[in-house]
Amino acid sequence: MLIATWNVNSVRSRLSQIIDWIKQVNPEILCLQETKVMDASFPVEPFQTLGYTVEVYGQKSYNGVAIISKIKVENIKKGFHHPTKYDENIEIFQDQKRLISADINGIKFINVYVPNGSSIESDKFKYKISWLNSLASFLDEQEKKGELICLMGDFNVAPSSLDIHDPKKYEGGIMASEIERNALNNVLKERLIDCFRIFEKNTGHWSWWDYRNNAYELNKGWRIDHIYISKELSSKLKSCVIDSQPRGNLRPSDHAPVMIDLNLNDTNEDFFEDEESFFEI
DNA sequence: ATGGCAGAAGCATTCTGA
Repeated sequence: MLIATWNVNSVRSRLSQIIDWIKQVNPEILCLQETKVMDASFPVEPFQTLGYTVEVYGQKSYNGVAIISKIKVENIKKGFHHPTKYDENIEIFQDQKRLISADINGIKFINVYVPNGSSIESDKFKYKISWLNSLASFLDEQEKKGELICLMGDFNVAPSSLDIHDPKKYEGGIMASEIERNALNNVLKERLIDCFRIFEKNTGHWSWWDYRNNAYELNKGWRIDHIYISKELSSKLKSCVIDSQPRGNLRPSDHAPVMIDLNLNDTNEDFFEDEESFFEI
């Protein structure tokens, strides 16, 4: 089962590129961020023609997320839902469409577009941290219910200095601060693993390149788009790759798709013989 | 320290992104 995430920076501007990529890669599930379109105007037909169902949660001009799936989708939820815990932050998050979740093949897929945060001193940064704290509460609820999780999207956080092309220049700043990393780690806790780092321990792998300053041509990027899965699913994880090719398109998104292959038929439980050492990374 | 590039809204220019 191929599962992909892609910040497309406008689904309408990028439609032909997305459809071309789907035909080439044929993912079962594709999660989009920054669709930048109201639900009624989302171009669903090209996806339906290829056998997908489309679940959208969008708004005018900004943000917007979607789950596009070939497999039956159930229990669609839009925005934060905390059934047992009242979180005062939920109300301030309702106008920005940044989270959609759905149950597919017995796994809860959570597609997120984490706020950028602008700069560390700004109100937008406070909003980003509050949003991540609310996401942590959301994950706590899912864990209590015993859900298997696949959490993915644009996190706007580089988890470590390995995930930045020039850590000396950017460490401690926006997307690379201790505060953001702590907030992200509080979402993940010990329950979710970064699929990409199962297979690749080195730096030099990016999912986003700034449109400015020829960043893609110079390969000056960041790894800020991630797929996290429950530890219990780790034995079924076969690969995780960033497909940088679409970033080289004419009029590209500034993000590249990230993809995992999850084999739900694999019952091998011995993938992590040495779990302790993995979490020390 | 600042700007640079791109998309949406809407028609000149601003807001937002990261």
